[in-house]
Amino acid sequence: MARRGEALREHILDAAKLAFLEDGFERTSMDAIAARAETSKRSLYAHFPTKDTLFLAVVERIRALFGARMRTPAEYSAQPSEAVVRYCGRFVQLLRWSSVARMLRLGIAEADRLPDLAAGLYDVLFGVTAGDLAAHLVMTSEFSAEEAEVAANELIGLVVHPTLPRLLFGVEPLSEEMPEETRLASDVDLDRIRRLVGLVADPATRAAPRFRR
Amino acid sequence: MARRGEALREHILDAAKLAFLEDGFERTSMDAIAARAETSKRSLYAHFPTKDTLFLAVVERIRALFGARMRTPAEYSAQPSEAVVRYCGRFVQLLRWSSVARMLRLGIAEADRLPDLAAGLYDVLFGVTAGDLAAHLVMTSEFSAEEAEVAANELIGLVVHPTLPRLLFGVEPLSEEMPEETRLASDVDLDRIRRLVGLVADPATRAAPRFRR
DNA sequence: GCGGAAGTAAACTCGACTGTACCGTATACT
DNA sequence: AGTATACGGTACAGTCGAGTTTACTTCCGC
Repeated sequence: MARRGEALREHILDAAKLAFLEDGFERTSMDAIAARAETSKRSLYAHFPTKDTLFLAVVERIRALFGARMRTPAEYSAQPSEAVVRYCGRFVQLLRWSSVARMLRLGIAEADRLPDLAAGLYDVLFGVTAGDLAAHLVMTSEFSAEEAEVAANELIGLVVHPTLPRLLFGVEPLSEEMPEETRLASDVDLDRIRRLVGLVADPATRAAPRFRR
Repeated sequence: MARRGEALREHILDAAKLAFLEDGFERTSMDAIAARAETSKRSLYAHFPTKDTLFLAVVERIRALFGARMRTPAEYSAQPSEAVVRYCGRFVQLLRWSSVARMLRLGIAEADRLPDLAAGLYDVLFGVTAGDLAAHLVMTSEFSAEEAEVAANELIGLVVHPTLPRLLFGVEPLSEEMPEETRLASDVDLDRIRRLVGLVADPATRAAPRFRR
């Protein structure tokens, strides 16, 4: 017997994550998960009372991982505008990561049956990201809270399109490698994002960004 | 016996559409579709050899309906810039329509298993829309083909966010009513879209849109 | 080194699903 | 009217999956 207790539980979660992300909820059987985890179905049900429970635990795990990998804008650069740029770049990088993109597909697929799960995914991705971005804008620019909220959402919309739909519909390939803690990928087009930041930075005058520094 | 031949086939497609959109592909049984269509499973298989075939036919039907409802920018106004605004407004209105939003969920859910279906959905929604918009910009403004392509995608990104994710994740309620042929809904915020058009209309100078008329 | 907790392995229940077969019947065409 | 065809209803074959049960084995604290 290789694993016991918490170690086994984590191992099951790892195997279930791979299985669910690969085949979806309905098409993944508990037998398949047990085989993948090299354990018995009995142990699955010892740790997770139902298939739904296990699924929720898997999604919660990826969700937490996304949150941990995302950080806040200020952690990406001491210069406020560049922090915004890199924060957005990080965001699209994480969206491309197959674990995240496939989790989004799963959440969308089960949005009717598990509304809380889907709403939670939306929140940690777009709600928290837009909120953190808006808070950073309020702190470092002359935007009011309302302007910052609008600008943050407009910027995110600009940055993720058309990448997000392309990822969801499988038109654009997913990135299999797991991003490092705070490393930005080389394939993120920061110059494009700098231009987009310029677009939304000041909707009133459409001048250059009015960052304080 | 109420229906025969083509009439029955259409009736089956209607029932299957409701069933699939409501419960998803996996959770909808052929028995349920037969009951909903008030016909027999025998007739289902007489018209559609497999469940997949029926599903593809249903999605193709909604896809065609979307294309027919979307039209081209020039049909929305004689004034070029206002045509862009109303075209974008129409786009988000159709996205909110439950038949379309739920079809998107289905396509995303089956993106791995039926890549051609998902890619087809992406194309008719975002590919064709961006293409038509870019073509209209080229015809009516001073944008080059490349600038128009970029501007069209940026505008679509601005317009659909955060509505599209909210619809997909069930955070925002779907609209049950079927949009008229070319009527714009009253709940589409055209003033917001006018502002967004201003944002992307001229990335070089960020001046007001340089439409010819 | 012993006893209970935790794990493995396999068969098993029960229900649901796809797709097929059969038969009686209604419809369309001539 | 008569016949081929299409439809409805039901039963069935074959498969598969969630969750349970039983019998056996290994780990770990004491």
